Amino acid sequence: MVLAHPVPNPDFKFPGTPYHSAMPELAEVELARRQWAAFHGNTITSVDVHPKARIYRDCPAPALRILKGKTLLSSNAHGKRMLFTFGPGLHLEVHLGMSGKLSTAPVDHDEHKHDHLILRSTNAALIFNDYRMFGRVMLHDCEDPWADFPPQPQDSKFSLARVRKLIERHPKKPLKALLLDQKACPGIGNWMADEICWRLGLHPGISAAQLDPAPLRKQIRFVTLGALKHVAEKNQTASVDGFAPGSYVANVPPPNWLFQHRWKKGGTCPKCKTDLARDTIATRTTAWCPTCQKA
DNA sequence: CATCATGTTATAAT
DNA sequence: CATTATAACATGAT
Repeated sequence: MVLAHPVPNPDFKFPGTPYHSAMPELAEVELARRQWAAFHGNTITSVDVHPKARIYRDCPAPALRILKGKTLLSSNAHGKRMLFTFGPGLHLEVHLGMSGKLSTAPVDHDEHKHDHLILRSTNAALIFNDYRMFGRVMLHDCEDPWADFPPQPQDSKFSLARVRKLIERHPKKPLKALLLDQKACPGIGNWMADEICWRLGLHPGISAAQLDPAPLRKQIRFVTLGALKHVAEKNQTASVDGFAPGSYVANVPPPNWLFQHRWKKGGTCPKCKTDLARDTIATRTTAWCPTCQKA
């Protein structure tokens, strides 16, 4: 296993909380993972927890003190989950919920409001902050707690056969609900689901039975891979104030994505400029173009 | 004051 | 069994 440099280079600047208002779907989760991953190879020297915080509902907070003295070896993401590995049978899983954020700061970082977990290590404080506390943390002591997880939508293993199977298994499910189903499409959330429907030219409420698997798979892959590229890629130009070259800085998809228009008051379709429609579909606020997306 | 928020889960209803 | 609807969770922005 190759570790990242455990000691930051002299130019390293802590990116603080490099988010705008991005709530976490798979790309924002990957960006969050990379904040802590910059400190692979660091050894935890203290574990500060707020035991009453709801993020510990799956795992009593004091249990996390087992991480003291352990080295953060590697990390992974699957869907909206992250896994930080401290040994073959010791992993910390983190889910950001609606408002969770991971960040890093100098080791002497003063606790901010809603910092529920701070892992202080050799060169940095690793911070989990979550004001709504829909997020969660838990410990795993098995070798691979994610062994049985399905393929992620951005993986090549998310095959046409799998997409066809999903459609067959959920024929009456609305398209939007199928995309939001974390067992079917782990990591896709509200904004990517709308983006995929828009690129398919289909109304989010149509039933899965009406879907053509090939274009569905194509757009799922385009949007998830594109989101990772636009949102989670390393910023090489350091054009953002206070950020060192090579740090991971939050970005957004380009203006020809629905993303940039769906929440704006008076937002219009980037293709045809029709006013976007909004309604609740599959329990979530959904934006679509009434001209480009057919029922 | 009321409404809404890019997530998940438990429960009940269909 | 599969699916849908609803409430609940907690805090902040508008």
